[in-house]
Amino acid sequence: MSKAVGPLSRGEAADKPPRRRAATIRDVAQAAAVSTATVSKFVNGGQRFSREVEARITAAIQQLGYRTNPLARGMITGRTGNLGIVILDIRNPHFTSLVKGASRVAAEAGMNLLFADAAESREPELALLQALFPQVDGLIVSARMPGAVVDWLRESAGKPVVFYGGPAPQPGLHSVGCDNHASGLMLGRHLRELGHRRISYVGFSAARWSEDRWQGLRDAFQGTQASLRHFDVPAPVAEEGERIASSVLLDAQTPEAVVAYNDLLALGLLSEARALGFRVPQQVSIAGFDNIAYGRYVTPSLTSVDIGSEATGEVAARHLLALLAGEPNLALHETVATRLVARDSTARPPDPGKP
Amino acid sequence: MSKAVGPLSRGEAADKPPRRRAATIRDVAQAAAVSTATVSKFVNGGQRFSREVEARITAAIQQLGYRTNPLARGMITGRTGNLGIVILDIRNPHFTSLVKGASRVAAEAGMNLLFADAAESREPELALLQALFPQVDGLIVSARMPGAVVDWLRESAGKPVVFYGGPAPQPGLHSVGCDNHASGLMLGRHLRELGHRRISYVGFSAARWSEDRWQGLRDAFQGTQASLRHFDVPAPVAEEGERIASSVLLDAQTPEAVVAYNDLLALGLLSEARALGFRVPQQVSIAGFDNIAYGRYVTPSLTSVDIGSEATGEVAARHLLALLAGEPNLALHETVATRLVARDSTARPPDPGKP
DNA sequence: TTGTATGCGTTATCAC
DNA sequence: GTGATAACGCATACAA
Repeated sequence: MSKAVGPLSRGEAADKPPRRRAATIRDVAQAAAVSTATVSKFVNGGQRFSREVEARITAAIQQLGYRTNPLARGMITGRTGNLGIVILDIRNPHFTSLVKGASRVAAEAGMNLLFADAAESREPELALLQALFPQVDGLIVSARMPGAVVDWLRESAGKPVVFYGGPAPQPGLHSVGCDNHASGLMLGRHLRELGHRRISYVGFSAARWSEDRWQGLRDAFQGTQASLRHFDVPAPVAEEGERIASSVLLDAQTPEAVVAYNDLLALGLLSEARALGFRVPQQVSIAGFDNIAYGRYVTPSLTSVDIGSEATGEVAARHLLALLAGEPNLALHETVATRLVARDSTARPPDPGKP
Repeated sequence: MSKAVGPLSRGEAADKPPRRRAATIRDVAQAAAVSTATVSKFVNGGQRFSREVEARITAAIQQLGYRTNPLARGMITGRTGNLGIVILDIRNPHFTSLVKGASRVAAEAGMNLLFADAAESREPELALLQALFPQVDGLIVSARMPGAVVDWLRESAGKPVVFYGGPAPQPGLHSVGCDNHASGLMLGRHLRELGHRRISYVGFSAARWSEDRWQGLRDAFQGTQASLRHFDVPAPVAEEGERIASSVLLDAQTPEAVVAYNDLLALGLLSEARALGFRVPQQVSIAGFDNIAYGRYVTPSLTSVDIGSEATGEVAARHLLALLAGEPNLALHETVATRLVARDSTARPPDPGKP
């Protein structure tokens, strides 16, 4: 009836701030001449109403610009409408894609994404998580989290968690990731078919599945005379690739091919290899994992295994939503497809050797 | 006293789920034999207590593992403890850095970051924002948002908003960004000093400040015989750079230097230029803006203007925090420093021309 | 189909 | 210093 939008209490006549406070369910109820319970049921759907009531409520909501307050709703339902995701390093395009995938699924489901970057942090991971926790309905976190964090997570029960990257850090937990052994095998076979015999792997042992990739790589050369060597870096970033390049390339065993735990390392290795005067791929082949977008734009373009970063984020989010919905038969682990992307940084070795 | 951690009500004896619900402020109050009001004041600091009460409360909180429920608090205080950030394309390293900067500041301030990627979306931007809105205390959004979104934002008053990227879309709004004209000027002078005369700019007119960079570029060549041409792409991504490369390079006026609105475009241009047989930088120089990390790893390495992406995120978040704190004398616009990063993709043109 | 009453966990106001 | 108590905005038994 009245044109005024806000409630009439609270000194409506005051002339200072004409700023109306947001309309509440009570305002709608009053305007529509029904009870708040009715409005609530209407808003949350799942029930039928008389045409008249429906029309009045719709009009009132429309007119008042009413939007339910998620905090108040959350207090009752225990749901926040948010999904949490904690990333190890947003600078890494692999994680960026992961976030993108999760973000899309969350948005489609009408949920928000609470984001945390564990970057650089030593211990604060737990603090980060604890801050996120009460504000989300479920979490997507790296399977590479410290044990203490995982313990806390499973004890602060009630909220589902999906781990990404590799198998869950402890049995009985949900996870999404690719088959890392198979990925390593895939890349190893590619190199083997090219005729490589001396392979060096630059791993990142802080990620458990670096070992799986390494094993896959070795298995690809089983029964051959190939010699494989293992290096390790403290962080899976381009700078470390650059730093370790000389050790790898000027090693006692000059490698015909260098495989890196991920593309960032590979990018650094590639760059430094060329700076050191190595011709890639003529003298040495270089490859990585993740298939980040920039692999296409370096010279030579980077051979990589696409481990479905964005799909991982999508599947993880979907899995989490299913968990939230109480889906009954949910596999503990979902595997994302991988695919070899052979580009120019891998080729036949200089001296093919004899079969 | 008792070892049991949870509250005793609610069928503690039931044997199904030993899962205790989270301790509330009432549990703490009871355990410490004080009122909830006292606990609340204690938790929120700012008042003195008797040694004994303090000890009892501390012990109770510790023992019960009490953490205040941000939703319940939010209902009263109107604050959520979250900052919202909406990004145009998380795939772009520029935005990634921005998020990183904002994320760090938010974490330091004990706040969470609610993240939304407007990627690809046509209109849903408004919907995204509306979903985020009630869950945050303030927002960091692109100055490139559609007018309707900006209007909505300023009408749904009460929550501070900081725009990033360039000047605020409407007067009176807060913003953080670099001086785009100066950045263009900086890069232009670099090219001028190298002796370039024929420049092509690949702009992205959907971003208002693409024009500023272009103007800066032109101003750098004021009073010279240089000829500048302007192209435009529908999206600031590498693929568009590749797509438009032939038009730019095989134009009636063969450019000595190509400047792109951002590094992604530059990367695409660089890659395609070489594919077309152009030698960079011998035949044509290429440069961009943003100084994304991958510029270092392409060949030749990319000259760019560092526009302080991460700093922008930091400053924006800090500015928002200040707004939230009701800081009195806050400038409407904060400028982030820029810096030319000259690398190998720019060099003297093939035929220097005479002064 | 609709309404009544209660409580979610917290902070703020005002007493004591 | 400390305590009662009334909100905050909403959803949900249960009653009608």
